[in-house]
Amino acid sequence: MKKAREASPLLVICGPTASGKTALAVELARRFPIEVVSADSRQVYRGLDIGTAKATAAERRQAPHHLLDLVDPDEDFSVADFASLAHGAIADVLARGRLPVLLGGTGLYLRAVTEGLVDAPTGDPAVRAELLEREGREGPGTLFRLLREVDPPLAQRIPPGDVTRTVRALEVYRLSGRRLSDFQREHAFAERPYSTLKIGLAPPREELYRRIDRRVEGMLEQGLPAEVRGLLDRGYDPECKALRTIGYRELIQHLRGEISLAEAVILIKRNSRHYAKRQLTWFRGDEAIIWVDSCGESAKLQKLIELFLLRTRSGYGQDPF
RNA sequence: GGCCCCGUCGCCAAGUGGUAAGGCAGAGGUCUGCAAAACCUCCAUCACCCGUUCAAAUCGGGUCGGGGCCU
Repeated sequence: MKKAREASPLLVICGPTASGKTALAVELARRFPIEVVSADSRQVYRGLDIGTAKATAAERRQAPHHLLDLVDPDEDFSVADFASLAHGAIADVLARGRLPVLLGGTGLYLRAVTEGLVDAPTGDPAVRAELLEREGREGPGTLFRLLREVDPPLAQRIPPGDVTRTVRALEVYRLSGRRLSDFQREHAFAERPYSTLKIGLAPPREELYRRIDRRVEGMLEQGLPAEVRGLLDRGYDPECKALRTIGYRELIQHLRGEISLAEAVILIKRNSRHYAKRQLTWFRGDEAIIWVDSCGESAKLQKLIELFLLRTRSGYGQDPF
């Protein structure tokens, strides 16, 4: 049983924002019986459609998508939630005799599914708030100093200014009595639940940036400002995580009258470029990724996927491919 | 033709004799439960030439470039 699960095939497609992932999925769906399991930390929010470039209804008809619209914008959602839902979705797709394609740009989400996650306690908003309050009260650096006492190995690996990670480490310690660095050492992303073929989509930088600009213009034409206004009208806190998404936070600034629409657009484009760059940095570190420029290389991809299917099928005769 | 002002990294910009702040853009990177987040690193000898000086982006002269005013 365990063995079969380990060998279950999973096609992974990653790439920076606007690199053409959805288009590629649709293209592949014409040749293979695939279903997409989205790995996107913003497309999980209901109501954030235009700004997160969710696959359209037409696209979803051609290639079924899972794990979109999971929670409301003000609900908590974490990598761990995502990973467990993803495993379920992947199992369902396999049970239907189809090939699951984990598709997305959120590096951590992808990794959590393909390599697992430490089994440290879930984040606790109350603990976080308390820690941050202390940092505010006793001054910057307080928490990091604490971390140096509690978990020296981790304190060595993260910069003193990284409050987010410092808080998480202290939170884990408080909740479990164990160091996060110990959890991590034991885990070391060593799980391999699937047999994967990883494809990375990366157009040349210049072209990618052009595509980003064009996509942002497109979002505006499709009515992103109205979508944002609608979310605010429904009472969502402009500070909530979902609304701090690129495209939303800038437009919120504009709606508040802090910046002009033109300025907002410039900011959205710029922040998207920065984001794309970070994604690229993340993916570059994964040696297993086979890189392609665009959908134009779908012939090459097709070959790769065929080989992949043959290989995984022969591993144990159960798969229906 | 005359007089005056200006010329610091792709952009904005500090620095007026002591050996080039900062911001933005750009590039590289980190990443184990907020990840479209958070964080880190890199990135100029000051238009050019001559001179004064122990020392010049800072002073003097000239050249080039930009702007203003006058005739």
